[in-house]
Amino acid sequence: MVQIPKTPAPASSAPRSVPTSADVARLAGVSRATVSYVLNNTGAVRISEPTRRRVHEAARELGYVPHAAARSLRAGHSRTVLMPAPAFPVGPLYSRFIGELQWALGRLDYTVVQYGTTGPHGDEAARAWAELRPVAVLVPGSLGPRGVEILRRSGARAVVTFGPEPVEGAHALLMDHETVGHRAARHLHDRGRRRIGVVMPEEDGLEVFSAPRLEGARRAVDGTDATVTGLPLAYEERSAARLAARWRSLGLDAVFAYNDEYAMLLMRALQDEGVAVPAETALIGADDLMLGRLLRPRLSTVRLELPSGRDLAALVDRAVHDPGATPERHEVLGATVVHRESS
Amino acid sequence: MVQIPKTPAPASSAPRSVPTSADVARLAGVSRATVSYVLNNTGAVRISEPTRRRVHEAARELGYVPHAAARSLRAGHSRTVLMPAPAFPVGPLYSRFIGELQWALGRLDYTVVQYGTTGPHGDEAARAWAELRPVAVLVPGSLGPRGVEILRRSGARAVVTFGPEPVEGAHALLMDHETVGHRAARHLHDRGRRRIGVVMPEEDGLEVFSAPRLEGARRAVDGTDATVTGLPLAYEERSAARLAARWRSLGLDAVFAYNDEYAMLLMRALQDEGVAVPAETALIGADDLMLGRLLRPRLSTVRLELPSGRDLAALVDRAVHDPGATPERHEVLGATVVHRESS
DNA sequence: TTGAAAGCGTTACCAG
DNA sequence: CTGGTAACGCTTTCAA
Repeated sequence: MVQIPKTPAPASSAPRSVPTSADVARLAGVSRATVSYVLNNTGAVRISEPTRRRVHEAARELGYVPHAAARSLRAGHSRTVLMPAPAFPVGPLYSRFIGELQWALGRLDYTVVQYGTTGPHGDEAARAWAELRPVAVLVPGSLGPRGVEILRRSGARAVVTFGPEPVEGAHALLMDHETVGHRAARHLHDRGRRRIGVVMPEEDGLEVFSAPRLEGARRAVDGTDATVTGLPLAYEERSAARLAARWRSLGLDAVFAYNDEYAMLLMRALQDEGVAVPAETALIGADDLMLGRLLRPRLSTVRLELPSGRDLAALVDRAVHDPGATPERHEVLGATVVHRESS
Repeated sequence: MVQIPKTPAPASSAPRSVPTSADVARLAGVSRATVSYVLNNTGAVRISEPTRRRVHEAARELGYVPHAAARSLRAGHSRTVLMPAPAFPVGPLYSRFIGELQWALGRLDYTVVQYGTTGPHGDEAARAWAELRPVAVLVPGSLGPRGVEILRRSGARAVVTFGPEPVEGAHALLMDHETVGHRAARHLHDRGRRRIGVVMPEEDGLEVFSAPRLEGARRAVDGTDATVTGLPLAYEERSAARLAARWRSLGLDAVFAYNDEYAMLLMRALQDEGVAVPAETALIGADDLMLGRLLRPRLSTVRLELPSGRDLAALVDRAVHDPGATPERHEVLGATVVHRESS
């Protein structure tokens, strides 16, 4: 573990106070109003060129930077889009989506702010977010209807949730993870498999996804002679080895491994145990990560597709312009089976 | 500049204006000051219990949430720690570090805000950050000295950079990636290898890390009879296949693959080409990801250790309390070789 | 073309 | 114990 030593605090030097628009005005020999006009390029008022120059000069010299809080206080609104950091461990897919979204919202002149979700959950968290008076809030995962109400009452013109369930009063980008499990199980069933295992990660924060996926798998084989069995698995070699050791006693001929990473973990363990993939047990993952293509046999997978950041940005912008509109519901999680060699 | 047309704002349902502390005061039949005292639990003043109740009641009824901007305007400072989103693609290591850091800063009562780094870079970006008047700024990657100056002038009591090079006026958590390459190359050299390749990812934003790693590898074999060769490689199977196809013509007997993911990519390609690992070519990655342990042969790697989020949070807190102190410099990137089977 | 002044929501100081 | 009042930095209306 890398240690950063703690040093004692010596006497601090007096910090030069931060320059305000009044300071700029003083230095330029004009009024604060003029400074504001010049720096914001206000169209309605025309300021003489020499004055403009003096103001810009003064601002540069002082290193003046406007105070966002003061500005939005006066304006009565901000262009801050707040997005709580997700509670679940994020993969490359989601990271890319977030990046795209931030970029797109930036183009629309919003300031995207990710709020570090440290302590409280539920309404408590919503209140903390509301203090920042964001114009819109994008919530990965879910949120109670009371949370939505708190945010709206505090001036948020759009609340968008991004999870499995719609919430009263908020726009919803629905990610139906049941479909993922459904697709996987149906694929395995189509390939002639009948006793299907579904990996359930033991890691925290993943039940939100794994439970619906299991449910979807169940639904897929409903009314057939096939069975679906949940298989708890921690993301460690030992856990996988234990599962593999009792594999034959489980009598499964296929497994949906939650995602590609768990699939890789399990595939190794099964192969080490002498279980042939796919001959003895078919295996399918999800996410279509690069690593699946690199395994031998190449891993079948369910490719997930998140909406484009641009589309979500557009939704936000629309909602901000028309806060009263009825909440939109969009099914956004594309799920398609990519058949390779492991199934 | 790309313009996305803004939809015209239709008549929105009249939004009930957001309640202020004045509204609470009115409803509770007290003054705004009293509301403030009650809601902030000010110790110096004691308010009668019935009054307290009335105030709380009124606040709850109105759904009152304090306005952070107004508060910090009045207070003259905030407890916002601003962290621009990193420009490079982040791995699980870094994500975990960020999460830890946010948690730790939360414990110290800071509000962590990740700023979506959309458009401008350099001083322009620093100005945008400065508008939020954060009490501290944590910059992943680098920043010009002028950027630091802008932030300090705008009241940031601590600026911490988190990258390969120290910046004048800012605290620095130095991540010396030369060491990573050095350790890897020395390990390979110790194992008797003499013609060492170093994978250079072609993906954007990674040169910051790959260049020093190559340099470190060079340094490690400096003055010996060994050679070091840079190997451009994109993170795609085809690119890896092309590299593998001309592998024997390169005459290398070892390769440091930048990280475990590139290592896995290259290992597959080499094996498909009939190149034995480690017999013909030794292979070592970096990051010590789970996937390395799952490969056959198991992947040797350079384990990286970032500082604990708690330590960095402590550094921030110290710096905030003592803005005048001379900037701290800490070497924080632990790099140790984990020898497995691929080398 | 420029300046004075009001007000956004809070809190701290000081009278009552 | 409680309540008026001023001030934080900025924008904008109105007046000169």
